Amino acid sequence: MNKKVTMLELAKIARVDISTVSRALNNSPVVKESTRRRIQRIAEEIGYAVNAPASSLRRKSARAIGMVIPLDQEAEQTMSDPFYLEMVGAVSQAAADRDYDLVVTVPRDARQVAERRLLNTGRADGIIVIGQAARIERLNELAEVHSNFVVWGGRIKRAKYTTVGSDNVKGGHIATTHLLERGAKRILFLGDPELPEVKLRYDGFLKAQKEAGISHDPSYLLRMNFGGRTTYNQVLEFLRAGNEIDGIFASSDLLANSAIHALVAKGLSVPGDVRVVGYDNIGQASMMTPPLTTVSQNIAQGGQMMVELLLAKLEGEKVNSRFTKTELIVRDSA
Amino acid sequence: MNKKVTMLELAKIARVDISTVSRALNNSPVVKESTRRRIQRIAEEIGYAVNAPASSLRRKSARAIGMVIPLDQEAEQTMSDPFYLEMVGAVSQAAADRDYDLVVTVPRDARQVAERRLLNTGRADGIIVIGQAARIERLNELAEVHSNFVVWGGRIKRAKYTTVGSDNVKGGHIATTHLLERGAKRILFLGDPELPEVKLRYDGFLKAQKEAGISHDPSYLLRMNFGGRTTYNQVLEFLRAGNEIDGIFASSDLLANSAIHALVAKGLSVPGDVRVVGYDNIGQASMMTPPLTTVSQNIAQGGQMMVELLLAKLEGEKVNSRFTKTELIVRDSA
DNA sequence: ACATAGTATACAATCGTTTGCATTTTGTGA
DNA sequence: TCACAAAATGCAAACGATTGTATACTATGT
Repeated sequence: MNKKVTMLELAKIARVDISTVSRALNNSPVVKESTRRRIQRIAEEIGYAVNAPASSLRRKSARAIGMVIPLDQEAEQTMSDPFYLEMVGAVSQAAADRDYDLVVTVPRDARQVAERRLLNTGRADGIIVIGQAARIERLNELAEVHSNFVVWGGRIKRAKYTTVGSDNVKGGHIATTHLLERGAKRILFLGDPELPEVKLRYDGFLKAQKEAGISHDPSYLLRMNFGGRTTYNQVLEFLRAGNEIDGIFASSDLLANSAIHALVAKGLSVPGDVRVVGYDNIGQASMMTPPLTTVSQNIAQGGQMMVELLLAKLEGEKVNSRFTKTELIVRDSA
Repeated sequence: MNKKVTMLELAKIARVDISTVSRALNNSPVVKESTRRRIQRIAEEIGYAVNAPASSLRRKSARAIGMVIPLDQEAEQTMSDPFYLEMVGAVSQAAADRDYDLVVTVPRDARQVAERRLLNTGRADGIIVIGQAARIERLNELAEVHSNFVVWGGRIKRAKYTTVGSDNVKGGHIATTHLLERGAKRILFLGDPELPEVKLRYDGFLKAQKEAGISHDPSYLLRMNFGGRTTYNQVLEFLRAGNEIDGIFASSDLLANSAIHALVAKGLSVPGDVRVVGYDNIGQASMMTPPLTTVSQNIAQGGQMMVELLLAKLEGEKVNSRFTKTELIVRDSA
């Protein structure tokens, strides 16, 4: 069933040396145009495909990039955030465009040898890590040994590696400004500032209010992570406790969605009584009820950037961390 | 920065032949217990990791399985279905448990050489394809040449390959029965029966009603794919046209969610006025408002099954298609 | 002390490409 | 027609592991 054609056989058929075949298939300029075409045609006919492991071994490059998606403890919940899948899609495409394969790893426990393993075994030439969360120190350690990796996340001063992510401070700022401009005065912040990215968004949130001369009541912060029922209940409880709000800035669309449900359940209208802004611009955002105003991280662009930067690093270039286009997507909810 | 340790160096340090090192690291029973431990300790110390391409070349096995996630035209929308990511997670874990890496490909256009490429280049030993949709014929062609792949999806008679998926007919049946038992009489079906899986669910839907002696009005079927605004509008329009319903069976949770929003917008209560059942049991389902009653496909189990079956095939075993546990998860919405 | 059966290790070939260098072929000008 | 440069192809040595077979050790019984 599974017959293997080798380059040698192809060479025999084409009546040339195997080395010529290799060069022809790799579009080396030294082989005559006509020979190359002939060889490629034959390859096509007999369904030959270069053996990846052999090629990788000789080239010392797997032509593959690794992608590590840490989902830590709350795995099950985080998992359902569409953000991750969109990222996988974006990176996969960007890699494919450059003829690289993508090796995906979802480390089960935090043992966290994943990155090292991928690199040390030569299975991947470089890797992309999604999210830094509480792993900054570990990533810093990794950076001491390997430079060929790029991390998705907010730019933290003490991080010694290359990151790509939205400009979180700006994101928090434009979201908040948007709410303020529409008259919001008592804005609730949803999210856990323990997470680096959320912290930065919170900073932007505070900054915008300060600029507007509004003093933020620190109790208007609900610490939460994943959205869903818990968030729903927390928000509802907050409202029932008699707290008055006219705006919500949620650090993720999932949180925003749950919050909106809570508002509606309390009999408040969105955006009539309370304006809401989320973060991420996940596919679903435009289709919520009402459509969600949110800060776009431009995941597609982020995926591409990461692949670009990573490949540049592999070529030995020095590269800097970058921000993706961070903009407010205005919809009906605010 | 990037120093490469080879097995030969490790052998020198341990003062044994490279072949002994190889056997020791592979836990071959012929090397003396003490030697093995010594070698493994040294390997650990100097941070040695077996070179994957070299190993793959010699073994003629990449110890990697490919995963193809076709997102066809509507890519952007499908992408946001958490179902896919959960599947990636499940498969990744199952593969990792068996020491296999996972190479993920999201083919951009439907050119669809992805499966062949992965197999022919030897980058993956076998592959897992998510969803068959309109690709049944192509997969059948592939099956003529390669047997080592497994497909996630409904069991179609004319498919010549191994599939794993929920028992879609049963799923549609139990969902519908549940609605009927709670008094629903006029049930709306949401989904596109052009898709094999949806067709099967629809079959189960019809069967349950027939058994209950209810004749189904074929106009109570809204053909749609991805949920979101479009679904919302379609359902709303359907209601405004004066159609009376007391139940909805949506062929995916995303559709169910949008439908619920439409019901609420129309002033109907869920599950008071209309009971709703979805399909997939995505992570979000339990956190919707109200929590969604849905048919669980048990994705984790599915991922494991696919990996198991695939590896069995690689060993030359004959394997049969299987169903994952298909059960109704009852929540507040119905 | 010696033959013998295990047991443990070493030798060497091999997996399928790529690539530096040597060699052949082709084309050009006199 | 010949010399010579340039263009095209061939040769052979890697890349880093695995594994069948040969060899060297150990221990045992006599």
